[in-house]
Amino acid sequence: VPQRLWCLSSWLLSNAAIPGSRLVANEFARSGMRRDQYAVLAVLEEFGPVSQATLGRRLSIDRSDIVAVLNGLERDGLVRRDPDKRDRRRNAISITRAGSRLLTKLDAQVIRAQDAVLEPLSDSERQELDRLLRRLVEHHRPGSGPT
Amino acid sequence: VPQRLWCLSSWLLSNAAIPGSRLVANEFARSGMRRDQYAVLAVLEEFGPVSQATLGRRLSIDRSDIVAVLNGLERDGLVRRDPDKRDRRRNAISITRAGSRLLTKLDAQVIRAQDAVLEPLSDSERQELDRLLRRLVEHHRPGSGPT
DNA sequence: CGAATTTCAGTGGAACTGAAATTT
DNA sequence: CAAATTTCAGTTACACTGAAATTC
Repeated sequence: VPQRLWCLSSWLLSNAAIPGSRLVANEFARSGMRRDQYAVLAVLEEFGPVSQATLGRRLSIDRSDIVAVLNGLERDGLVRRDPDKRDRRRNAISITRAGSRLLTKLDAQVIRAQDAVLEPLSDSERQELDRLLRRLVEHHRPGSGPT
Repeated sequence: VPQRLWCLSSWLLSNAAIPGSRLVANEFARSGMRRDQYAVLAVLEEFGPVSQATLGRRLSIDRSDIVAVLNGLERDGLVRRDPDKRDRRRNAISITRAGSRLLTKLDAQVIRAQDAVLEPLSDSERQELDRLLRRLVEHHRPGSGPT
């Protein structure tokens, strides 16, 4: 790796993210799932029924791609699309029992991948890394904190 | 952002990397360049003439894609392909004067993007972040340190 | 012969765009 | 009428595969 790239935080960030993405993707693949599907289930579990547009905004996923993801999840009975009575343009998307169960199962696999990613760091270093990364994410995507 | 994702380092890493990649890409676009082209020029400047396969290995770029990148750079007179006398399977790729000059100009733009990415962090925090990220990159890609 | 290098042709998934239909 | 939501059709950039030709 040339000095020029090795000194670039943006390069370091990308290259630190890649192995983690792969590990997580592999874990999900063992259950036939993908990251975006897991993310959608996570939003639905925590924030109750929401519209597709809100889903996309929360996860920075394009409106078109949300449609495709939901088609798959709906076909597998993991989410439901109901008409929103208060605004008939919207669908009220909610997670099903089966969706919640699968989400819980996926959590365990995610934790495993997580540990593999952070293996070279101590507990306090992991906390510090998380803190710094959250600051960056929040700064570049206002209103992206938890809850 | 749901708690589940917000607590995932791999998610944080990806999402912290994205705005940086965009900023850097935009800076490069102003000179009609892309990240991979900059990376190739950086390797050539620092490590002198190397084969295409070595280039690809250093940057984790596929053999096929290196061909395309070099075609563009060669057309613009930024790199040269010479036959390697010691191993006639290889091309000896080297950076030209024009390539070096452009690289220096790009460096300034990269620094600017870099500052925008790390804006919310203090100097010591930036150093700490770099240290942690390097540990992760090195661990997941053995032999990827500087020099 | 097996292995490495360069090259091309093509595949598959991911991010994104544009436009239509509906409703606010 | 302007704006928002869902949907579909299509495009573009990108990582990767497979195979051929050459050389070690």
